[in-house]
Amino acid sequence: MDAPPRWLTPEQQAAWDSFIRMQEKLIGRLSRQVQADSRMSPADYIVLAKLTEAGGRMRLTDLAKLVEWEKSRMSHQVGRMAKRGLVAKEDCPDDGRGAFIVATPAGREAIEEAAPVHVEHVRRLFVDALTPEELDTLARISDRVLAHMEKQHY
Amino acid sequence: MDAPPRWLTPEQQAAWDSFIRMQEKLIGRLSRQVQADSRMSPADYIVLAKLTEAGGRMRLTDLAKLVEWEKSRMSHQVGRMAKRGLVAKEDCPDDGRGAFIVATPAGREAIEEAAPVHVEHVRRLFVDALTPEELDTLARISDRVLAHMEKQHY
DNA sequence: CAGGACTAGTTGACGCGTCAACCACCTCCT
DNA sequence: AGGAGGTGGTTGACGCGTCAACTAGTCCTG
Repeated sequence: MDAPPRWLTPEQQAAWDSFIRMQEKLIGRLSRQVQADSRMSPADYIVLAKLTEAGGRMRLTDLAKLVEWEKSRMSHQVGRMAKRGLVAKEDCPDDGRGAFIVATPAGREAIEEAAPVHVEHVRRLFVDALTPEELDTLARISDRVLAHMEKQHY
Repeated sequence: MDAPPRWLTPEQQAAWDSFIRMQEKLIGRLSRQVQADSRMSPADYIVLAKLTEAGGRMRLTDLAKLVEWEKSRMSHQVGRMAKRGLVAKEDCPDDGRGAFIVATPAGREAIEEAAPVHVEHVRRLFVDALTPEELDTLARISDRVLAHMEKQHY
């Protein structure tokens, strides 16, 4: 151990910096603007979107798997959303532990109102910045990084 | 108003999804692994890195500008770091409101220990996934998105 | 059918980020 | 000098994410 620390080359460093800066600014702006325009956080948005897309009624764990979140995170999120009336929890008759998460009418309304706003922001901040080729290239690169990470168990 | 919601094309949607998934997984893993290996959060890391890089003593606002954070965020962060002994606050003689943020010896030690760990994770999760050309392409794309966002005031 | 292993979901503590309100001090203008 | 307005920094409330510990119900196996 105590191997020589292998620093990044200037090009690698610069690429990492650019990526991080971009990603932070992009996500930050998108979050704030969606929140400001629709009274929904990005977390609310994705949960409600996936939930309604799947019929509006799902077990918590399934929902968590669908959006690739830990169940604890989903539980907290659903708790907050329930408090705001976007979803409701129902007991599961088949499994005494289980909980169904159900999109309320208010929740359905909220997502339908938020979706176009969300798309518009994504377009304006991100899609419009790039040519179709660049967009495609970025997708391929993203998939490569994803695949590379998925090979690592930890 | 009530313009037709212009949805994304399937390619655009797919590109956005890939990017989002990648970015979330990457940042998530990096945060957790850096935190686990070095007892420092990414926020601690960047603040301490920039601070020591600049001599280890800086006004809060300048530090905030350096890392492109709001002063409130920096104030909270510095408060937490001070509680853990990584930095200290000193009054500024020239300006009664001012505060100097100073890296403590413990802080310097922490960053020196964390830096190689951090680099190693960045390399393993990200740099190693891509060829130098891809890395370069990604950097260019990131810069384009950044530049595009910077043209928008809001 | 008893017990252990496993799974569903919750909870609490903590760090982090944002927003808005808020002092305290400084500057500048008259 | 005095007051308006700007700046440096803090604070508190809230939403979010993680981790670890926990409850309670289910399943499996002897």
